[in-house]
Amino acid sequence: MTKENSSGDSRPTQSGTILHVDMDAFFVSVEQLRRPELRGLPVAVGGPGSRGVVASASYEARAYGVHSAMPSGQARRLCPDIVFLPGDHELYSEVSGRIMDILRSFTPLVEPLSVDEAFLDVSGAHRPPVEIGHLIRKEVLDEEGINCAVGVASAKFLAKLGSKLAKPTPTPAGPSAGVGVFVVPLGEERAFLSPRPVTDIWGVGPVTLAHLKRIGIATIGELAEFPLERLEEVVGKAHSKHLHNLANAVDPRPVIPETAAKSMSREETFVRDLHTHVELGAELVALSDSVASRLRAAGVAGRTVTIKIRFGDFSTITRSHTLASSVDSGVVLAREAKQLLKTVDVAPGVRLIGVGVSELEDSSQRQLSFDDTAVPSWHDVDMAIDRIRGRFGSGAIRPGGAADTGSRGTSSNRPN
DNA sequence: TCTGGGGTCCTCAGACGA
DNA sequence: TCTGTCGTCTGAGGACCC
Repeated sequence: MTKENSSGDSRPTQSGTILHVDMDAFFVSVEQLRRPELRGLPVAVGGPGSRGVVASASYEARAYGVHSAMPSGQARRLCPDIVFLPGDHELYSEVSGRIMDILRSFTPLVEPLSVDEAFLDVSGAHRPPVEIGHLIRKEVLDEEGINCAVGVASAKFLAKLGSKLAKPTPTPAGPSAGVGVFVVPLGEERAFLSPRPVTDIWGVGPVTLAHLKRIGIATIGELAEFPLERLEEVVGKAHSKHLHNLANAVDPRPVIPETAAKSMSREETFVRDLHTHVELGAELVALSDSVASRLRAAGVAGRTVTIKIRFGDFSTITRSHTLASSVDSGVVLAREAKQLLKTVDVAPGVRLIGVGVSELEDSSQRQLSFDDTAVPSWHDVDMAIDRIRGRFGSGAIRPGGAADTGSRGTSSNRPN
């Protein structure tokens, strides 16, 4: 097993050609760049309200046990001095876009996985993959002031694990520097994986972990040796095959640059539970308008409309309907969403509502529906709304009947 | 204490047509 | 004409990821 440190002084090793690049505490790092006085402090980006969670935590905060997805209240109890920031996702997207451009200067084969991480296939590059890893770290730091970790391996899953191992470790005295670039050498993949916990496998969450524990599997090595037929009985056919392959270091998935989105959605958690169709309908209008606006900006329209409802006891249901033709209009989307809402008893109290659209297609290919035949059509109206928002900002015009109940505002992803 | 938001993929059940 | 089977589509829900 070979680790490379950031000074690049390790012995040369034969490595794979997949790189996984992962930004360190990305949202917090971006915030610390524009507010340098926050450097070295326990900082979290997320919803500070009673129903908020942490989206990103600085290494100083992590030393107290704070981590992403943790309820904000719990984070405050663990670390009373923590500085909570609401988050500015427009800015994070901008920075992310520039970082992705840096990555594309090394290879066109860049597959963004989220705003703060990406896979690269550098099989066609002239430089060795490890050297590219170091150059990427230097360039992202020099150009954007953000630290990142790089994993180098023969497969995606291994490269991702590598970048995780290259990251800094939080300690009470501040983050202890990681190796920066971690290499899983060719031919040593199985030996590398074998002693590691099954939770290191992509796709093993709390439920699958409990299933595996029950049959006595704790390490990846034990999973790799376990008969596939028996594994199928425990976690299902497709999932077991996937896990078994990964445990045996079999991961032929290629790096695919820029895959098209398959669905788009928006959801909202309320400060207090809502109990009436009227209030929830108004929320659906606002969410539908937002989703439709994003659909049009992306030049797509979708056929299947889904609403998601989470009740006060956290139980969650979805209701969906597939239309004859695809939609990208906020008005039409809201109408369908409200129809679906009618089928649900909301009296017990709803803490979250969401609207999503799937079965997306290029909107230039979409068939005209009954709504398009009116003069002016909803499509004409939507295009006019987009033009007004483009000139005067997203708040310049809002759909009639949209919610302004003061019930919302816990979202950690909501830019302020 | 109490659990966000935006996604993807999989499974299962029921309906329906060949 | 009736029945059974198979494949496909749709809807609902679960698990997982960042």
